[in-house]
Amino acid sequence: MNRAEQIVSVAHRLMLERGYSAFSYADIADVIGIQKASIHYHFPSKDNLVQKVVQHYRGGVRSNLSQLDSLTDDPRKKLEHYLNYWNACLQDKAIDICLCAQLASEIPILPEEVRGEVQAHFQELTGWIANLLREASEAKQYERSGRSFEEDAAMILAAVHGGMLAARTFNDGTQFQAISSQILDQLNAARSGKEK
Amino acid sequence: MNRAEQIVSVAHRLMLERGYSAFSYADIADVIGIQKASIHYHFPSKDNLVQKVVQHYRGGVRSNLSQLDSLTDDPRKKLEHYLNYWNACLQDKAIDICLCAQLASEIPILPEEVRGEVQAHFQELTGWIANLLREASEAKQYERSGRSFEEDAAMILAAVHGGMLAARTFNDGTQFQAISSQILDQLNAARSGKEK
DNA sequence: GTCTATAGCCCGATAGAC
DNA sequence: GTCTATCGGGCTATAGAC
Repeated sequence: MNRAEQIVSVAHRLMLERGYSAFSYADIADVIGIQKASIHYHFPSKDNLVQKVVQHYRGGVRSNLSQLDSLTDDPRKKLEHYLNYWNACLQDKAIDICLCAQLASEIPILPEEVRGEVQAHFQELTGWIANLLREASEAKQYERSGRSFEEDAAMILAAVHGGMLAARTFNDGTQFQAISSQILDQLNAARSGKEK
Repeated sequence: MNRAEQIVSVAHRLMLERGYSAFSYADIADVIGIQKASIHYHFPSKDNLVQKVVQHYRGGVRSNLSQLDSLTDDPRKKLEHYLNYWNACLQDKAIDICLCAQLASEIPILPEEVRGEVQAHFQELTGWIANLLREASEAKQYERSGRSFEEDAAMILAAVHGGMLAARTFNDGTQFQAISSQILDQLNAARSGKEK
């Protein structure tokens, strides 16, 4: 991992803990053991750094989701893996939530490029879940509500984000676990065992 | 409204917009048209001020909820009123969310007294919703899941908080509306029209 | 109660040596 | 690439006049 990647990684962690406005170049420098000015060499401005951090995060999520799509055809299993990923993150110290959920609470003061990334992430994730619900509906694993798949997906994503906040508020990952199991229960198990 | 109340009110608004760490005494002073030092006379420290703001907010919520409890016996109507309150807040500029939901994202850096207030608020609200579900269950307006009322209530609260975040992220109150109507649909209408 | 003035600290960012 | 040094500014908070 080169210096730039290291900075992005530390910045990500600090942003989760303190938010966009309350983490500083000095914080990063202290963790890595370099000077503030060295960070400016790699990332000229804070806005620039934060944008890169979010883009890096989104890239990771995207690759995880597509890996997950290729892992199984069972929509319920996909959702389960997705939720279990966050369950694992929130297990120990319940601080490792979705970076975009974290940044969303600072939306009004985010630099515009970052705001756009957060919005795009939410839309992308909602789309992935909506697609999953569509598959589940076709496989008779999910009974359609009177609403669009997108609206049902938005509800699930809201519960996930609210659950993350709750888990972190009480520093207790089981709060997210309770919510994720309720979400999962909305999908029935597949009838045949033909998933990989 | 005296000066102290005015300061609390402005601080509340600024905290919703910028969060705990990114709003300042100078911001408040500019809005009201006084000097920073004058605020320190009323609230010696920022921690003190923020605590008072959250306590004032919680008092308002508590009185609203008890007023709501006395308004009707229909649990579904209670939930509807609660959700409509926030729908109205998020209608225009979708910035006016729950203060504690906002502060929750900064939990790790909040002064300890404030963190306690946020936690207590979540518990109080979960309890109110759980009680509402219990009433609905007794009135056959709500089919019990395999879980406790508290767990179901936590799920609802998570969806509410996540919905607020989503609405603010896209500056679009209808995102919250879609979620609140899904929440409300979990309760059936009362059979007789005996609510006040 | 509100003011001016200021202490002491942290911030993002830049210049220039090495 | 990383350093030292520094600029200009914002922050919380306090002292003391009015």
